[in-house]
Amino acid sequence: MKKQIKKISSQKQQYWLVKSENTCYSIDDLRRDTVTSWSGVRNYQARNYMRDDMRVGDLVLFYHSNSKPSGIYGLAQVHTKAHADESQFDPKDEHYDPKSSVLHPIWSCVDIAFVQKFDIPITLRELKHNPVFQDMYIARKGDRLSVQPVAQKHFDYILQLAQKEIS
DNA sequence: GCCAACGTTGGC
DNA sequence: GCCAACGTTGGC
Repeated sequence: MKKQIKKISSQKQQYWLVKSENTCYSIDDLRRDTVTSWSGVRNYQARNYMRDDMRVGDLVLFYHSNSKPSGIYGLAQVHTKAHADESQFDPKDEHYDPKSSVLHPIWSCVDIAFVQKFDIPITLRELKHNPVFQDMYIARKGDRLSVQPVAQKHFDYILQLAQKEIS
């Protein structure tokens, strides 16, 4: 069942893409959990996007990397503004950061909510093949950023493709 | 499993 | 501040 997308009328809609290895955390995991903290990101640029630019209500493409096939598997939505990533404080966590402290946290994350899983993923191969996506980060060589902004034209086109594949 | 591309670290 | 060494990401 498709969930209601929150409407925040006073602000301009923004779009993002987040990556996850499906063996680590997949769109199905998000559907099961409904909401999750996007913790464990240890890249400053990705952190800055979450901490400084993401707003509640922004829409998020959910990308599976290192997957068969790699591609966009569904849609999520920013559910909270950024807060401290709890995993940085836990010595037993694989994302523990000894340089960080509760008083001076280094890493931030937002919570994201499940919206929809696409019936058929939009593969990286497809994105690279279509000239519409030529200047989209994810379709470019050497892109390693796990949280990245998405232009409205790309977002709209991707949703169109997803709808087409559903019908 | 390979390796290109990239980010981070630390010596100087 | 430079840059070599190293670690990680992620396509293939």
